[in-house]
Amino acid sequence: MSAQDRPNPSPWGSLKDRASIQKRKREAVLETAVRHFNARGFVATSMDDVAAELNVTKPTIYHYFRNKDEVLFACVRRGLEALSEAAVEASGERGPGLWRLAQVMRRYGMIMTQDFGRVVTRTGDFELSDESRATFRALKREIDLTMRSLVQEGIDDGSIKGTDARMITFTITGALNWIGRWYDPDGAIPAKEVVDGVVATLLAGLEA
Amino acid sequence: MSAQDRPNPSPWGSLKDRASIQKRKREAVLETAVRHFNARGFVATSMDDVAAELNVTKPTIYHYFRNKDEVLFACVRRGLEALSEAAVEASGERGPGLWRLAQVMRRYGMIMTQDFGRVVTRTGDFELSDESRATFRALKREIDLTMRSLVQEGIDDGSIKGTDARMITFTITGALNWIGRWYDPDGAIPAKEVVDGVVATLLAGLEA
DNA sequence: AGGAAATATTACTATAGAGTAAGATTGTTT
DNA sequence: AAACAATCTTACTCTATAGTAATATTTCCT
Repeated sequence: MSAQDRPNPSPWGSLKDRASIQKRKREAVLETAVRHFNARGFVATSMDDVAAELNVTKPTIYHYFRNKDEVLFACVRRGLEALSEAAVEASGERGPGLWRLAQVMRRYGMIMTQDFGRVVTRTGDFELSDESRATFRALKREIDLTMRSLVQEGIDDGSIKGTDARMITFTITGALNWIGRWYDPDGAIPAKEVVDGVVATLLAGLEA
Repeated sequence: MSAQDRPNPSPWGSLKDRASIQKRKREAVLETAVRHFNARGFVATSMDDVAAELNVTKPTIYHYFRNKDEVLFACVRRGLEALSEAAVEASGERGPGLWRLAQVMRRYGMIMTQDFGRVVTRTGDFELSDESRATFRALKREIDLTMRSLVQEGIDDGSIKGTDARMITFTITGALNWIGRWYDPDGAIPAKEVVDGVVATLLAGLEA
């Protein structure tokens, strides 16, 4: 337990503590909610369910979130941000396109085996409100375009074979996204094994 | 217009006609429903919506279907049956494993660009009732196993490179299933182009 | 201690939409 | 024509649950 985790007896720190406690509670809601969404689906999960597991009542959750859509969107956004980070970081590195793409694929795939990654592909955009859906799609598109330009760079520098960067990207993201649909975190196969297997299969077709 | 399509004035045929009219109406419900499910999602589609488009009232639909779940499941089953047919047929043909697998992939992909194929991947299993979901999963698993053994045969006869038939199959079905999520039938790219692109990318990594 | 701010609860409203009961309408058979 | 079966409508019930109003409790600060 670090100093940050202990309640601060000094009045100076108290304000900050309260804020961090609030953050942790929001966090706890998201972590509980995302597991329910993944296990039973968004519609079948009631706010009462989530509240009950947190040992509070429903209005408490509404103290931290405007509505159910905001909870789902916060979950989805977190997943998308992780994916985006993976894509953007590896894009900025040095090395042949294929190598950088492989980095992204592995990180992307691993995220898809985790709660906030899974929720991105397990709940369709339909469950979101109109505005959330618009933002969701914009974020997804951004990730897709980052990956597509990475593929294009690989084609240009000769490390990736093929011509149609768009179709190659759809194939890759499709196979990776689908992991979130079928992978069972409580199952027998370790996440790394799954991701390595899928990535290896995809890479086999990309090596020039 | 063939003789079968014309209303039969003979009393002998009338019973059969009535049955076929009933079938056509059931059909019409499914075709309308599946489009709504794909466009707005299962939950956001009300039975009133579907009925309205067919120029009837809700109870009329309940004359043909027990409940909403039965409508969705009928749609999904139709998609799964098409996929299963594609997989089983090509498995029975002659030729190297890779060649037969390529046949399946192309047919599978095309189905994914059509209404009843899309609904399979666009609506999760969560929307289904417990029993329907069980059947749904069983059917899906069957298709998956058919494809996996096809991959295995290809590995065995040396036409497919790689070792882990299970991961290879998940990669393939993942990329193909995802077509149902992003492909827009009203968009600019023709279905065939999409499918050929994805299949070509996948095949590139499979050729021994 | 006493007041203010934040956090939580109890008890409720409001609504959408699945599904149904009862009966009207249409068509078919004899 | 009369009985019958199938089809469809009007008018409803019923339930689940998102979201809220009012109020109580806890925590913090001076």
